[in-house]
Amino acid sequence: MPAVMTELPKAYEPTLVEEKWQTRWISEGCFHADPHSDKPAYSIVIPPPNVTGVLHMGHVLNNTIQDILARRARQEGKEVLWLPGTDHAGIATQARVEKELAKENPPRTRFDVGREDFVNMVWDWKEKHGGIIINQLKKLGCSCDWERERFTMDDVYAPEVARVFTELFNEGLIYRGHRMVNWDPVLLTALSDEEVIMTPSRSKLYTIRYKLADGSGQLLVSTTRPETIMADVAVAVNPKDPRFAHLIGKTVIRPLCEAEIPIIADEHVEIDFGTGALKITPAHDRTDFEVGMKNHLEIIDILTADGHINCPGCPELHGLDRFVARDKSIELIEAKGLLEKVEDYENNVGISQRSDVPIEPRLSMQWFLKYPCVKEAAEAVANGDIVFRPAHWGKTYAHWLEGIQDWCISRQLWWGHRIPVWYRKEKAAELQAATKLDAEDAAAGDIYVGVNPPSDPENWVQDEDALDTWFSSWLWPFSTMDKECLAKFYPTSDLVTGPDIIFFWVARMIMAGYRFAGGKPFGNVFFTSIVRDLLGRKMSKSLGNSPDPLDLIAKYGADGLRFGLMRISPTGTDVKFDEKQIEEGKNFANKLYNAARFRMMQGAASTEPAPKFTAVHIDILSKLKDLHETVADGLGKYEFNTYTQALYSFFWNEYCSLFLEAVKNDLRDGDPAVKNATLFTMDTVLRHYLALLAPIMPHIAEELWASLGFARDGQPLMSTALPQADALLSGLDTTAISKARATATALYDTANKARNLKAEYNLATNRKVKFVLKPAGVPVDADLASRLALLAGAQSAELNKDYEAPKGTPTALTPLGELFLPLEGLVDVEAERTRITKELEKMAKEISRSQAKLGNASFVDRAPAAVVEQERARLAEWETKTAQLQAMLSALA
RNA sequence: GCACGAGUAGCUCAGUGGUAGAGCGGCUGUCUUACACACAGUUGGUCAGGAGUUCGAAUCUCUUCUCGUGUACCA
Repeated sequence: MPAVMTELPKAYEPTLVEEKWQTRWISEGCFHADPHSDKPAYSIVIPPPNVTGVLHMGHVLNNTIQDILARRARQEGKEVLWLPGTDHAGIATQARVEKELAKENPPRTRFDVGREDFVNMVWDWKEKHGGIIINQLKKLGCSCDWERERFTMDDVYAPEVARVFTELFNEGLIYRGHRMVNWDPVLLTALSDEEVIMTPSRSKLYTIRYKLADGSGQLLVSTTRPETIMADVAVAVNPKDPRFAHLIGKTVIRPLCEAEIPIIADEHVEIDFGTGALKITPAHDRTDFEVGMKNHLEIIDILTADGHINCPGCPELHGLDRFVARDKSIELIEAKGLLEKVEDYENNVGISQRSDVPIEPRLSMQWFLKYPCVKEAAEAVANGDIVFRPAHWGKTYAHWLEGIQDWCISRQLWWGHRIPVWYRKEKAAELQAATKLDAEDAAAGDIYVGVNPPSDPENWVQDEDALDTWFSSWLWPFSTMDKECLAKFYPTSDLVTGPDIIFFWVARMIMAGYRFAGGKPFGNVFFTSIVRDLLGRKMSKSLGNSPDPLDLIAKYGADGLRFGLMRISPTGTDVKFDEKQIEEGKNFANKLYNAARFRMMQGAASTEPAPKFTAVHIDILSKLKDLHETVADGLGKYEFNTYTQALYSFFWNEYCSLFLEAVKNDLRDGDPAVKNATLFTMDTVLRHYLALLAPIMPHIAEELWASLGFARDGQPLMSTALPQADALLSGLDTTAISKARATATALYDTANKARNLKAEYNLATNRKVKFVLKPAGVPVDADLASRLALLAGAQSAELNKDYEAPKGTPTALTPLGELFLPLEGLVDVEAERTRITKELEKMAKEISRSQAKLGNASFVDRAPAAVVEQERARLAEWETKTAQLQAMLSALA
């Protein structure tokens, strides 16, 4: 027994192996992209994770896919750039540091610290803790060019953002305006429409009596927001509503903070909804604002920025939180006898994606962008210049572009790209109060917009706001690259990301690409599934259903995690994450390791004597050739689970369960020429297979590649080209190959039937029985017969064309002929009779089904001949089997 | 409301007109000298329901139901 065998542990231990290769790949520069290379380019930019982020399952899925694509492209001889980096994530990062401040004793806010110092604190935090996710990606094995790691606020990137802002401003696409925006009363900033999630909520619909000022009656008005009544400036009814026509022009008494307000007519009011009368509160509702503008109504704002009531005219409510005030206002109204009724009601409430609280529609001064290149962006996807996978996301994308609204890009934050706009000091107050500012106003020289501050900064004040994080991310595919890189690698080849950021990021990058980089930013977009728990819920920290990928890596290895996840990752629908599946990934790695270990125990292959290949050798090599094709095809179509499944079933089923089991005896004794063929075949399969596997399980593939001695001149598998499938079986014609495959298939099928026979008679797997085969059909030689015995766990499979079986000998019809299992009289006659009877019933059923089908004239006439032929063959088989069973039954009697 | 997905074995998923599949789980055996993270056998399905097209439907059409996602909104 060779020494290696005792040295190698029986189970694969991924941890050390994975670390070793990660270090080596990086130190040898395997991931580094050379923009001067002659090779064709392949590039991906990573969706930059938040700098505050920690790795979650979504990242694992996403980055595993990118790594597969990148590694495969390298094997195919491409120069690969996978560009990594992180996003400054304005709100999340600022909130993170503010949380630290709040924990201090005494607690502080960012306002206590001051803008400049606070921003420095965030930078410090970023330097200290910001790289976590990058290290986690390295642990997953991601083959990013780490020398090119970028950050959306680094020295090169930041000026690009300002440059883009300036350009768009000068073009008139960016303007500052006093408008209704989504206001987050906790984070104290405006948000874009995309950052607001409309959520069905259980609330109450209050119906309130508004008395007519002339005392002639009352008007019933329903609302879900009684706390804003003090800001009502009118009550509106539909002009076509006959019930209220006579009231238009009259006035009602506002029930809180009492005042006379008019009854107006506006078509916006639905006649059928509620009472048909709607309170108009322009300061606190988007559509009310529009109605107010149309009708020249006053705007009364009674909410503070942080969502408290600001209405000294109503001292009972003044200063209360908006939700406390809601209940309180109803109490007050009820006390006045003005409450008609309260109903349970379900409506949609806009929730801030970041702080998880209801947003407030709020009138404020913000910066907006009219999107550039909308038409180009829409056409690129519509005409297939950019390919979306799955394709149906194209519809969602197109729909969003059709109804696109101006993008609110200013945030009341300190962490981020500060808006590169300065106001002349003496005019600052006046300019800030203007209802609209744009390129035309800049012409007067009171506004300065530019990448660098004005040359006389003492005469200017800079805008206080920062830009939406996505206003920098949308430049990611090109602002991360220098000139050389752009020339070689832009546009990028693939983008892999979640569909949840199709508007936030993907759509905007496409527009930015056309506007600023001269063309599309990528050729393909692959939208991954969303990883959910087994109950179908999104993974989230609060639910505690989100496993830590690092724990999973520690438990199952990065390769196991990658493989397990890809194996259950369907295309186009969500993945339900099951840790059991990751365990399968680990088990598979163990299987690979042991198969390689088995090979290592056998010593080197030799060419003396010349290898003698049998059907099973040719069969597996031919299947290996097919695997090359399936892999290329699957990856070409971005069908990652096809790729993974093909790898899995080839190795476990075809190579281990069938081939290895059929050739084990070759390695022990017997014909040295056959032994050489077997060793050669094992080496060939392993060498090709490891290369095909490397994109998804890079560490173990690399490790086994090295320990099996496949590395030439110490070259890692990483920097080795994909072995050519054409070289396999090049000396054989297709007839010989298909003949060998048919023989091998017949052998394996026969082995199955032999094992079934044993199992039926309750003979243990390892019971060394003797089979007798009466050859027919596929030719059988002694070599094949001995492989059959080996596979069936038998002592022998005797070939005897004149065999006369004793009565009642169990038999099976196999592709190699009739197979007998002589039992030496150990059979239980009664049990055997029952078994055969059952079997006969099954046959009868099949036969009648088949006969009915063949008796159907339209089937025989109209179905393809091959199908009919197949059905006839089946029927013949059933009939033969029935005859045999009947013979056996009568033999028993 | 509209749009788009999905519904196949106990679980996770393949399967785009020709006898319903895999892995896991369950149950039986087996520590057979690569692997018990394994091996062998076996048990599981009116393919969500209904109608239609077809010689033939998980697959194509229509419809209903359930779940998910996006989007628009009426207080």
